[in-house]
Amino acid sequence: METTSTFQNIPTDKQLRVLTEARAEFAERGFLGASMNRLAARLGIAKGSLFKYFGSKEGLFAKVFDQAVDRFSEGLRQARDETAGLPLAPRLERILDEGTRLVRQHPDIYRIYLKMLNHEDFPLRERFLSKVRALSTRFLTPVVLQARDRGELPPDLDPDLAVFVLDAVLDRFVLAQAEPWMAAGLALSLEDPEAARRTARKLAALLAGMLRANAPNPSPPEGTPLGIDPLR
Amino acid sequence: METTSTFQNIPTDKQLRVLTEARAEFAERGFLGASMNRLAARLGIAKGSLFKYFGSKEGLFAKVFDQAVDRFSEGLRQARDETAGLPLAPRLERILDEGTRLVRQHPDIYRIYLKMLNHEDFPLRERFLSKVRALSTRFLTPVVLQARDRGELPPDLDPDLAVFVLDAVLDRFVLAQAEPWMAAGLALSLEDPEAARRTARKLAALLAGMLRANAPNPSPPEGTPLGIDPLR
Amino acid sequence: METTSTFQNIPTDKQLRVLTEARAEFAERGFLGASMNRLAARLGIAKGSLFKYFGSKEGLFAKVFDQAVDRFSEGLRQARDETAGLPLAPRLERILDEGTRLVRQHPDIYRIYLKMLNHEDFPLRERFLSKVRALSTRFLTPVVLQARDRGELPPDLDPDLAVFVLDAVLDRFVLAQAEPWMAAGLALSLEDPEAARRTARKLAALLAGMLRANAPNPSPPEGTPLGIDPLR
Amino acid sequence: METTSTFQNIPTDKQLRVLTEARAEFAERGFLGASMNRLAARLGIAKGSLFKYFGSKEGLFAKVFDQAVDRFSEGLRQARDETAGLPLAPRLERILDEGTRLVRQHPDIYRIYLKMLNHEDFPLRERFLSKVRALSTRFLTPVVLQARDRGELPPDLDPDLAVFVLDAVLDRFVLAQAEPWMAAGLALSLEDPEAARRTARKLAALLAGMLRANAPNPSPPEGTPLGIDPLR
DNA sequence: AATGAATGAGGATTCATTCAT
DNA sequence: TATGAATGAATCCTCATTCAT
Repeated sequence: METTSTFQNIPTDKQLRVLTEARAEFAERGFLGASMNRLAARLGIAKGSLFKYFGSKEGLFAKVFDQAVDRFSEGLRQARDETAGLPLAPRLERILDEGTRLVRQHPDIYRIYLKMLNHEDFPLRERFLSKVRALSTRFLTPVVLQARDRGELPPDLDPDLAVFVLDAVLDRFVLAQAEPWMAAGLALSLEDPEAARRTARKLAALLAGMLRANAPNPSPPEGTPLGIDPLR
Repeated sequence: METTSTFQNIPTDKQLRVLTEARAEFAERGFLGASMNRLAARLGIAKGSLFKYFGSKEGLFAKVFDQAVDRFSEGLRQARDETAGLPLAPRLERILDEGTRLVRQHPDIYRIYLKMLNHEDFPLRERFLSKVRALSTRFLTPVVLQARDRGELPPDLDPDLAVFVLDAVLDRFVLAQAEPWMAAGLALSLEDPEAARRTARKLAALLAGMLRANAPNPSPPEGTPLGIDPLR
Repeated sequence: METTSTFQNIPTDKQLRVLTEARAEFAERGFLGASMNRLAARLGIAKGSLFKYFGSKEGLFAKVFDQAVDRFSEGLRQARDETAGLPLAPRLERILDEGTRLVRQHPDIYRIYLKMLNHEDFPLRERFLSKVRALSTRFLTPVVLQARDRGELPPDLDPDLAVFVLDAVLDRFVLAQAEPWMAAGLALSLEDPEAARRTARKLAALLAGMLRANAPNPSPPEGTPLGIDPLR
Repeated sequence: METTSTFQNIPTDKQLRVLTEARAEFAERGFLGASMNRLAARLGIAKGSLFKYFGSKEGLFAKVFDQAVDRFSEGLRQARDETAGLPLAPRLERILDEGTRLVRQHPDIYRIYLKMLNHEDFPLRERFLSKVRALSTRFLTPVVLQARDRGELPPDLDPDLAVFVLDAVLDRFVLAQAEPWMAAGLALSLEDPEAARRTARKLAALLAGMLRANAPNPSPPEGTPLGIDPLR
């Protein structure tokens, strides 16, 4: 199931080609739809070699998926760290932009990530999902905590709740660019990066405002006139 | 592609069994992974009958999927309409609760939706997904507009943006119950309905607050002194 | 295998519809390609009825084929008998024209006749082929014999040989109109009846001349200049 | 559709066996009737291998058919070229004899041709049949033209008409040996080669005479007095 | 180490036919 | 008599995987 040393020993550029082509095959067809036969033909190498390298279809997918998660988490972590000192809104905006950039630069990787999410009968699922979870939780939690510590957010805000919301919206924002039918009425398309940036800006402001406004008492008195909203 | 009259003519309880078992097969394996052979065996009927009933694997899936969408949309629409007069927060809470109820009552249906969402390049993907999206958008848009008209939300709030965020969070909230690894740090599990209800309450308040707090100018001047923030 | 009395008892126009549609199905798809399921659907009657009427697919085909042969032989026999007193060339021309007319009027029938010819593993083959053979041999032999008796053809002409050649060319002439790729360089198309008639005229003259010229000594001395051909 | 290199790489005798057995399967059952499953069983190899070799049933058929056409056209071309200097009658006789020889030597090939001719609406029908027709036309046209140029035939003879007749009779002559019920009253059977040769001799003389006798004016005046016909 | 021929289970689908209603 | 639901064998074809070379 694991990548064998045989694969490590072949020339680096061939390794790269194999993984790139495999990623494309999985991205285009999904795990079940992908075919080792077709992949071997794409690559012009022997079918046997693929099994020598990765043991099985699953083994190959594992390798491809690991790489995909690594590449995405790296980009996002960098965006987070570069904005460590900024207020929440610009940070979120930068993170959304980075999501845009990643999905544009590595569309195959993102599609594989998506396919993986709900692939229930996959043997290595546990391992993969823990990776994904860690990515999203460990990545956003510091952003929220730092904002709270800096006084930008109410101290009684539940950080888990905030991370949950941010994660959901961030995920959907990226997804909506890869899958236009997800964009609902928003201007989000791979063809118009500028529109995506404007939407990211508005979204970041909205999210930051939401968290800042979060009140400890869940449901405020009805009819409170907006003008004298105590939160403003 | 369409359900034939043959299927309409068989006993209702047999119709039910066929659709239930088919839903389970698709939920467990996804579209590509599902097998008409296996399904026929599960049902103890001839393979040919399935094709008589539904024409093709796609035809069967279409039937199952349409039913699923109907069942979910019905529940959500009801939740929305029953709360037509209430303020935003309790409405959202009720909608989140309804999502919880639906995913618990029809886990297979939700699993099929998930499979479709990210998973496979099956033939009718586009048609089905746009159906789901339209459902969700048409469903949430009135909620936002009514809240705005009632003065609960700022008049310059972009409704599409608000719907986008609500949809993303609602989706994730339901997903997190079907897939506990998605819950991040939140208390959300199919085993503890009470916890889910508490989380729904907090989440609804957070979202309502977000929309209320939304400012017309997307990104406020960076230097906004936090000092005069009443929340401090 | 035989048409049952059940079929004889249904309304005549329904009988007609069933046989017409069946003929079309067999003509379009061939025996193996034809589908009883599809035919029943075309007719809008129950599958079971077809089997009640004809016992089996083969039984239905037998019925259709018998009808086809009857209709063709009837037309040709009539053409022959109407021209009983004429010289050979006009008789052949009239027969060729009748072939043209038949294949234009009943294209399905002709296509079925063709399909039947080489359908080796058909159980009723013997019976069918004897019908076809009888048709062609019994039909043309009198034409040749009468021409010989009337002194139009050399008395030592082998009638079987003459019938063989006439049958081959007549068959091909009709076939070439049903299947244009068979026409080689000749002007023969279903769209242009006049061209077919001209070709028939030339062909009839050629054939009549051939038979008239037939010499008892098979291979004439080489180089014999045509001008002093002893046969003229 | 094309034969893959996989097939080229297996031992020659296995290649031969596969093609021979495939030819027999198609000859016995026709294109639709032939079964890849049955063929694999006949050969004692895996089903998958056949598809590796030829891609599809059509691909296999194309290979078998191309081989068949090649083998037949080669023999006929040789017969034609060997008799380039001879008068028409002996040339035709030699060609008829070669037809006899080919159908005896490769009965399966001829049976496949027959199946294709009239039988089925299989996918590549048009392509294959036009190939066969072109072969036959291109093959006979030079024979006719050379005879005309050598003064053996009237210069105003329509070559297309002559080729049409020759082709029809040649075809039927060969067919009559493969399918005795087609022989009408002629002595033509696979069991008695000598009888076939005698018939070929008579037929060749008849055909040569036909062409020689062909008059420029298609239909001679009906009243032509038979009394001065030297043949009487 | 790499190859690629061989495998045979399994895929979706169509079919002629039967028989209870 | 007519129906049409049920059957399950057979169709072509693809697949991941193995293993002798």
